Amino acid sequence: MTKPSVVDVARIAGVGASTVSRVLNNHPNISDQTRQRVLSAIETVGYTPNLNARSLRSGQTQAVSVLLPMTGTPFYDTLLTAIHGVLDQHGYDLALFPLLGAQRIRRFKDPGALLYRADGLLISSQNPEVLYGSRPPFNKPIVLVDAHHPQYHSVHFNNVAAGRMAAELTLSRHLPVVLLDVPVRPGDLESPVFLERRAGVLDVLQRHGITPIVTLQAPASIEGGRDAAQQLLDWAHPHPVAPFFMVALSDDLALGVQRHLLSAGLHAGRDYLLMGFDGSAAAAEAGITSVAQPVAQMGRTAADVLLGALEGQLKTITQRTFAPTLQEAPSTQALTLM
Amino acid sequence: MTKPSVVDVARIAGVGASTVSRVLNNHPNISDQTRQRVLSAIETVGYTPNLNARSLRSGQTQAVSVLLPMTGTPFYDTLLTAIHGVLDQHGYDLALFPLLGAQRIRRFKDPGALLYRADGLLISSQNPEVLYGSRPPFNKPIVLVDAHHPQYHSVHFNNVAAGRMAAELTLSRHLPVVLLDVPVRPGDLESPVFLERRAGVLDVLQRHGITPIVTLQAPASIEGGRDAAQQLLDWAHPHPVAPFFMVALSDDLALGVQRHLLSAGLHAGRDYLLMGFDGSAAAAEAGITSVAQPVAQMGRTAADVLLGALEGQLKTITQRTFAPTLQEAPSTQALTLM
DNA sequence: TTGAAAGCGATACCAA
DNA sequence: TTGGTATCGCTTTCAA
Repeated sequence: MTKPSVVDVARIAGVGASTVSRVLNNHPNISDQTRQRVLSAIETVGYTPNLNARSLRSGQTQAVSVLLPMTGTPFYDTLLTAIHGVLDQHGYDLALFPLLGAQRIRRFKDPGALLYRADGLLISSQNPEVLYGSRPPFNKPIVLVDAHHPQYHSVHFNNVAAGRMAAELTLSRHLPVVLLDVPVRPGDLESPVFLERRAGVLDVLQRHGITPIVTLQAPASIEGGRDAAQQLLDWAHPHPVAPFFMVALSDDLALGVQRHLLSAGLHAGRDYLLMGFDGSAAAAEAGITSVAQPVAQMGRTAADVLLGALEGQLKTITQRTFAPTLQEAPSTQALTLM
Repeated sequence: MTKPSVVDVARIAGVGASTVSRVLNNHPNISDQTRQRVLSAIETVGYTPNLNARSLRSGQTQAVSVLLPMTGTPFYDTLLTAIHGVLDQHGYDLALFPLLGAQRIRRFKDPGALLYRADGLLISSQNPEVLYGSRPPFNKPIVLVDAHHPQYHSVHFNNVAAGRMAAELTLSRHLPVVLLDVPVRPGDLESPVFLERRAGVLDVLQRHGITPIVTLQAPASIEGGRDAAQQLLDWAHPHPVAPFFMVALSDDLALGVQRHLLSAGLHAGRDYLLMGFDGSAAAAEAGITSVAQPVAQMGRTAADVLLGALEGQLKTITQRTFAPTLQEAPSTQALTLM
């Protein structure tokens, strides 16, 4: 009992194989009667198309591959949901290929890899040069998302502008500045998001001749923020540490700082000012000002750009940049008169 | 300029197409001379095989799909790395299909979905009945990992035994018991890991006639643990809260509890005892006893079971259970004489 | 050891 | 509106 094919369906329905194919692909100029006969024949034999045969003949897979790191789940959840939503509407399916450890890049150099059995490729949060060197083993459309490179279609945030935006708000408050930075992990393949945010912040500060009174470093997590807050308390001891304006390079860091300092009796917006990056819901709930990035919108746009490239438009490299917006909250509003 | 095929390579090398195929597939009985000619012809035209044609002809894709939730990154990172390591050695490539929101299950009901263009399927941390109802639209080997079901090959932890193990250690210390549980999220598709751990814990406690003096609930994260610790302090106020033995259903929870209570002046292993689940490196570093689960080993075993099924062995359903081990640390050792 | 030819299952063209 | 047939690129007999 072998899997039924179009020929089987055609025989049952009493039509030709090409007619079955037409019904399958919603071609016009099929009489309602034959369509019904074909559909019920499909039903009775339990036919499902062979994707390999279809792809071989048509040259298309109706699939898009996404290459991405395995970190940052909430971010990728939002991003992928947005991307999938758009592509799904256009009949494309999505397969994910995570980078499992920096060592396994070999796998991506092989043009025969499963990853490349697709009509298009989305590369998320990665520099393709690091992965491929000069050029990738894939001559169909590629779009970078949450990363940018002059030779690829790129859809990304303007992280430098985000850093500048944070620094400008900071300066307007005329307080000593504390920078909470994220350490660079060696061999890191990830997007230079923190590097760019930092560059934006420092650019504006330097232009105004301001230097942070202290720069802390901690991994970009809530716990990291707590550690940094403790570092700050230790550093300040025995001097009073407030008031100051802390710029944390991520919302998680800012959240951790806020919670830790709160337990030390310091209130954000009263004793010190604080802001983060990402525009997360958690930051908003906690009353922390944040430089927001439209993740879902970026995902949708990346999908749109890829679709454009798949349809053969887009002769020239597309670069889409999303500007940050300020999500203001009490954490930066109260000390303005000091 | 169309993509070169075996015929192009054959023409350049001055051989037949079938000879090229034999070289490609490392068939024996090829003279070294022709092999070299073919290989250099492949090189000069830049040939890469068409996977669709190959799969169509052979009926195999050399691919395995993994269906998984998008949460729990460190866990899946370890698990997938282990799975990929084994399958890669056997010539299989891996594609991931995350559940993007509980709503999009529709996508998985379609037998024509990209997900099913594979020789085998790994379903991680999911109950297939929830996804598919009675049976999945895929008649090739399926293996469940970090989940179990009597009708599927399953490779999973014995979470109930883990819970029992924790409860037994707890009882041996003769202290009031505090249970830190994880709330059930409605509509949750994830594996019943917490449910099973809780069942194991409560089973042993009940059998000994012990009831927790208080049961707390918090999301399974470090921050959740901190919140729970504060709940506990509030609940105990103004009574002294220590000594007690807290069983937290995850290491992250235990870590959060430890850190929060520490800042309240309470030391694990001195003022109270504490343990978690998962055997994480972070728990070990923090000196917290944990019921450990061999994640990488489970991944390798799941891959092995799938390979067995792919090779046609395995006529009967395979169930592999991994027993927990106790990763003891100071957090449960000091108060034994009380 | 090698080549010719059949065939995997679909789609697309050309006739009718 | 439909059917016949060539074709996609590869692997696998079957002969030589």
